[in-house]
Amino acid sequence: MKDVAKHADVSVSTVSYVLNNSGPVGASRRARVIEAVRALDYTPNESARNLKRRSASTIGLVVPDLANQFFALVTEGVERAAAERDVLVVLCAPEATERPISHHAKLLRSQRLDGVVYLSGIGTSPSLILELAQSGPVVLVDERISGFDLPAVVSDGRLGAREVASYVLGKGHKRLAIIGGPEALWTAEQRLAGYREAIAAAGLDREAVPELVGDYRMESGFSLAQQALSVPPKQRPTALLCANDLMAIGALEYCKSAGIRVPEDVSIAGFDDVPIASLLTPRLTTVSQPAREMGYQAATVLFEMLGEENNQPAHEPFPVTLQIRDSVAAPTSEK
Amino acid sequence: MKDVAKHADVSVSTVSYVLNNSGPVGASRRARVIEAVRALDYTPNESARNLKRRSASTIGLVVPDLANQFFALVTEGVERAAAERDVLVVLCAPEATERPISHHAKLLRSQRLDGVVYLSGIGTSPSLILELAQSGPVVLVDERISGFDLPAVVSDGRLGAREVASYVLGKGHKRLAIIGGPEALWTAEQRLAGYREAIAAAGLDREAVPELVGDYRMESGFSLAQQALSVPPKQRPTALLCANDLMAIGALEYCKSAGIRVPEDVSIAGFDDVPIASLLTPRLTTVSQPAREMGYQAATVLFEMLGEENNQPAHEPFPVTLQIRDSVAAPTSEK
DNA sequence: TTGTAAGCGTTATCAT
DNA sequence: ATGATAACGCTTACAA
Repeated sequence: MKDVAKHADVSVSTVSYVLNNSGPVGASRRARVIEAVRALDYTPNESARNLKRRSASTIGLVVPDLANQFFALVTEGVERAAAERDVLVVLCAPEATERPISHHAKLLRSQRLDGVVYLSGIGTSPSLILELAQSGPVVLVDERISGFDLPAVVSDGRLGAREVASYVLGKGHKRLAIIGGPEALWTAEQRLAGYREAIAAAGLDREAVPELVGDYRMESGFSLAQQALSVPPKQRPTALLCANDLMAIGALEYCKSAGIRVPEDVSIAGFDDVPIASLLTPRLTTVSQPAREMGYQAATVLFEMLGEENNQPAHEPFPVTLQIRDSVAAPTSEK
Repeated sequence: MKDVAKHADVSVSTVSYVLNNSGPVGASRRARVIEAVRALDYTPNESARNLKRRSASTIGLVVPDLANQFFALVTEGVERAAAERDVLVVLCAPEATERPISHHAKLLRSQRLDGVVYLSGIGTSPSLILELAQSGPVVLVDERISGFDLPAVVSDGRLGAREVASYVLGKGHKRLAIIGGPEALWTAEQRLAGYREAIAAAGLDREAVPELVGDYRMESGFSLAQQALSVPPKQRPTALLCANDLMAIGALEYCKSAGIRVPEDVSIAGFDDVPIASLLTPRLTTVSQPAREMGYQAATVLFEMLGEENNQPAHEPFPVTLQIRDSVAAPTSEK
């Protein structure tokens, strides 16, 4: 920068002024500066800027599992919002790196990160998240900590769950089983609540619907489906409501391996509408959430927090859409 | 930091010494310093460090499409290698952000990034990549620029392609079609070369095997499969060699939509072994690459470049593994 | 062994 | 409208 100043025969402050439009500069001098910048192929040193401005123009994105396409889509949304503001996004994959959340807290305090978008996904202990939130601005995606009201971007999972469940029930199923998500997770609770509402509305006895607790991973879908379906035929559920697509896929895999036909013998519904849901055989009936938009929104909320000291705008839950496909059919009226 | 020094009643340099083990410090003073650090909950300001050290402890990862699980896995590998060195990984998704590569070049020069791992995937013009490489250390993954010998981490795609093609030919297929990748891409060339070798080895006429050019995306797999199969039955290929899984999936989708049975009517083979390959019906025969390891290795190579000024170690191509599954069978000897 | 002080490249305050 | 100059928080000769 000194070089630029010299080359343009002005002072460094003038250079700074034109670079940031932060001060009045005479036309001729301004021209000389931009000319010098070009001539020397000058690029401002961002480290120095960051030091001065006490901000890194960088946010963190904590994502449990990139191979989960739902997360990948959210990530794209975050990326886009950040790019619009010339902010960098650093990936934090606790799963892959085996780092505790406290590490991210440290990143926040050390100014390497201005804020964090947190995709808990599979469930982190609330206290850890609170620790993180103490260290700097945090926005949760598709998650909420009961009791504390951290900024969060969510979709209307309860409604979505009610809708799929109603749809399934509308097909005439009388014996269902629910393969739910981890107990501590807000989304899991919401979806479970939605299922229950629909079941109650259909006049079914809630006691008659087993509620299994999974962990949102394929394997648990597999083993819980096995568990749910390993009962005498007359009690066997004719439909499985899975709280996310991964578990639904696991359930599907189990059925394949056990020779149980879907949807003829048992219907399966998922949640999330990951890109592969429609590529499976049968195509998975599920509920889609606007993943990219949610990521975009989350980042936007974060930037609002970073910008103004003020508001923490309440955002509506995002709408969800029932995706009716082949994995759900009417129960075959055997016996 | 000044506060810490005061609290411990030492000078700032002493604090710095203990924080970095960069100087000899007496036991008692050292103890006082770490005590003070704890007491004040001090976290070093990384921006200042970066300014001083002229490095950002941050690398960039350019990835065209996160929803592609192969890339997601590579990303996990990169993350892990970086985390081991306390280096941050910033995500650059040109697709999502619509930013030209020159932008990444600027990031390199402005010290926001120390280096870049580049996953071209779908193909970037070589000249742009070279521009990037001029601005700082770059490691390519699964890609190579012909003529220039940039550091790159690759797998033995040619071998893999030969193996899968041999396997298919071994099943007795006489009429094949190749759905290849973008012409400029090194991986696409390699795989094509491998296919050709196997075809020649089987004594088939190369002219008799149509080589279609796709773009590695599902849609092109769909439409090229349509094109390849829309010929009189006696000339119709009985097997499709797809240069990646996404196109294979597209081909599969086309067959489903057209009522063509796989593998009974036509066999399909892919490349990459993305996680969903084994979840499809039929399960996709494909070639797996150690994606996570490749990412890890790429980051490692980059760090070597950053560390020592010296070597640019030649790395062996990673091994590939043929995954035999259901989507390939012997041709039905109709007619 | 420990402290002093000179930068690192910017921005911003203040005279001019 | 412009230019010195003092921070920003840290590292590192160099001096003591």
